[in-house]
Amino acid sequence: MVRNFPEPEIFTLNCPTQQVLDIIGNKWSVIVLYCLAYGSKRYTQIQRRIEGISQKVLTQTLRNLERNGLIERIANIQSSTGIEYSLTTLGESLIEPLLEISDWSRANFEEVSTARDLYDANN
Amino acid sequence: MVRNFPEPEIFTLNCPTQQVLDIIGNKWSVIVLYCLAYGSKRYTQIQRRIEGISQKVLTQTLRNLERNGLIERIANIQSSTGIEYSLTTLGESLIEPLLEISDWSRANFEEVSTARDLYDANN
DNA sequence: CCGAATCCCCTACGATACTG
DNA sequence: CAGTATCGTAGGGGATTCGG
Repeated sequence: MVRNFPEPEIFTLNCPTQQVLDIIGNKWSVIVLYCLAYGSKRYTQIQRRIEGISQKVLTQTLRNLERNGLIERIANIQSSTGIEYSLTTLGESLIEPLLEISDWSRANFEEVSTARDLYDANN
Repeated sequence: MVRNFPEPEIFTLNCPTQQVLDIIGNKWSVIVLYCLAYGSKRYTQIQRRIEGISQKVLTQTLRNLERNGLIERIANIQSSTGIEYSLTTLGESLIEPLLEISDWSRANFEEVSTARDLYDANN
């Protein structure tokens, strides 16, 4: 029991929390958001930065984040090749909560890892 | 640009953050953790509480959370039907960060929703 | 440089039925 | 009560190829 929950609606289908989890609850969305939190970037910069992401999935992920208002796709007018992705104000406001998850992950990864090893050894 | 990142390792494959995201980045894990944050519960209590989850997926989700040390499965000795699930200390420490996501979701859901509607209308 | 278009695989998820 | 077993589908994800 951690604190009082103001929202029992959290267990109802398609409540705000579940919808947001659907947006960021895939393999790459959070990583892409982190990546853009350093500042706006071009497509290939993102791809080079994130190890292991394929072109198709990067495009899908960017579109989905753009669709939900978390990032912006800005075509630079002077240069023909100038397409930049950046966080919106909305997306930026989500970074802080997400960093809490990342902080927790680095702090508690050892414990998770040993729990997993122990479980796998016994089952 | 939100704050300085102490961890560029976040973009490397299977770093702590990505591994944790793999654990909780599915449809029901976070909801189940929320559910147990209210206190320990039996299997059917959880199932009744969470709208739309199937037996199979609930079992899978519980096993996975148990495997990674976030919840505990306790078989009560006196009663044959007494199996309780509860957060471990580790799992409890993850609730607070997760609640930040939930808070954000409720606070910013309107904006996400309208962004999505606007995008869908234009594409 | 920034993708779009295919093809294909695998797994998550769901529905249903059955069990100690 | 607390699951297992089985089947079927949708879509997430990857490799490759092509286009503006």
